[in-house]
Amino acid sequence: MARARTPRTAWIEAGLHALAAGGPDAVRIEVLARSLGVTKGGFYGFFADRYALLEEMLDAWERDVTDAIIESVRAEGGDGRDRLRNLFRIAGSQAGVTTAMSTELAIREWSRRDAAVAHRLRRVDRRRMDYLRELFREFCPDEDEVEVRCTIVTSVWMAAHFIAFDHGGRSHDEVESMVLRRVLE
Amino acid sequence: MARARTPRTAWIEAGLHALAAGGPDAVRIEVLARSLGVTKGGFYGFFADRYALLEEMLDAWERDVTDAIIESVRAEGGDGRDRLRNLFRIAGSQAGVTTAMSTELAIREWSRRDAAVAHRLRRVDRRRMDYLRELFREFCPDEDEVEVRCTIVTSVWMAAHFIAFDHGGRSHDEVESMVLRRVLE
DNA sequence: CACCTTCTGTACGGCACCGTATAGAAGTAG
DNA sequence: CTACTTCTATACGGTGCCGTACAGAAGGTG
Repeated sequence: MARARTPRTAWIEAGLHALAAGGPDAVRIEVLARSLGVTKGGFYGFFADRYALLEEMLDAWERDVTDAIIESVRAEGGDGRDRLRNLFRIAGSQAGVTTAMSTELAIREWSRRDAAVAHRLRRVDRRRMDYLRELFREFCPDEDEVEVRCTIVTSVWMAAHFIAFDHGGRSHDEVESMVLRRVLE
Repeated sequence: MARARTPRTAWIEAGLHALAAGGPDAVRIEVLARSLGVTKGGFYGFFADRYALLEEMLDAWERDVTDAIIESVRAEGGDGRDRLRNLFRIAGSQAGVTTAMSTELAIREWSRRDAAVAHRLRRVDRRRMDYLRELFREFCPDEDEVEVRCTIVTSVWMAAHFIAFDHGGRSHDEVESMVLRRVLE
């Protein structure tokens, strides 16, 4: 039984990479093959067609982003405020030039044009907001206040990747931590 | 002198429409031609190639979004808080299913992959933030506070179009107005 | 009306990618 | 080593779009 030289997962990984770099339209099988140093020969042994690959890419991504972060925050322990700080730190570190973030932004944009993708994304967002609410509730008794704070931190975090903020003298990190300080009061 | 049956502006408009619906990769000349009920015959009389069209689409968009809103807010008058409220109302009304918003989101995503587009967008963002700061300063003396509020409202407004917020019992509009009420204090 | 300009339809060659078919390389098991 | 499975390279026909070329329709102008 000859092991796959270019296994299923390699195609998915390459696909997510291409997605992050150029959106769903950039996920071309012959291009992925070239980037993997092979031809598309083996591809159709794993996947029925291009759409099957896209589907599995999304499966893989969804698994990764819903469980990974929440688990690693849970692992570090601490009370609500501590875990929120850890969450922002972890989410913030991803925020750099990471492929993870690029992938997510590409998927968000994609979801505006594809109902199935939108559906997955809604699931991911709900999962994250639920977790965030759980943490804010630990020290914030008013439900409206919890909702406002969840919305603010989620929005500011997200928007940082879509808006080229120019805060004059300040860095965006500075402004962001002023915002966070306020919602952790 | 026969007037253009499908003038320059029609191609640009169709292009922006396609961009909003499917991203820059969806701006295909033959497809635009079909949607305009003509063939691409006339296109190359106006534009050197596909990239020339993309460039002019961005020119048109940039002019529209930087001046239009600011001008219409200025026209309604009022003090800082009034004009902010008007601004949010106008920006909010665009936020529906309008093509304007879709176009903007598509351009934002595009800018992540194209330096020239990113440059334009930075200009637009700076322009908007500057105007926002100007309004907040009218009733908010602390510069840090101005910056935090600008960042929050810009982020919450932007993020609403990328995140499928599910606030449990509340609508997103409700939560958004709670946020706004807070920053207008 | 005839003229001239401006735009449009059509046809062409070229390119990139899709999905299929198939023969053969490469690894594994006996 | 042989047989077997699994993957890969190659070749093919098909599709959609690009940009060019050119003849001719459409509509003002004199």
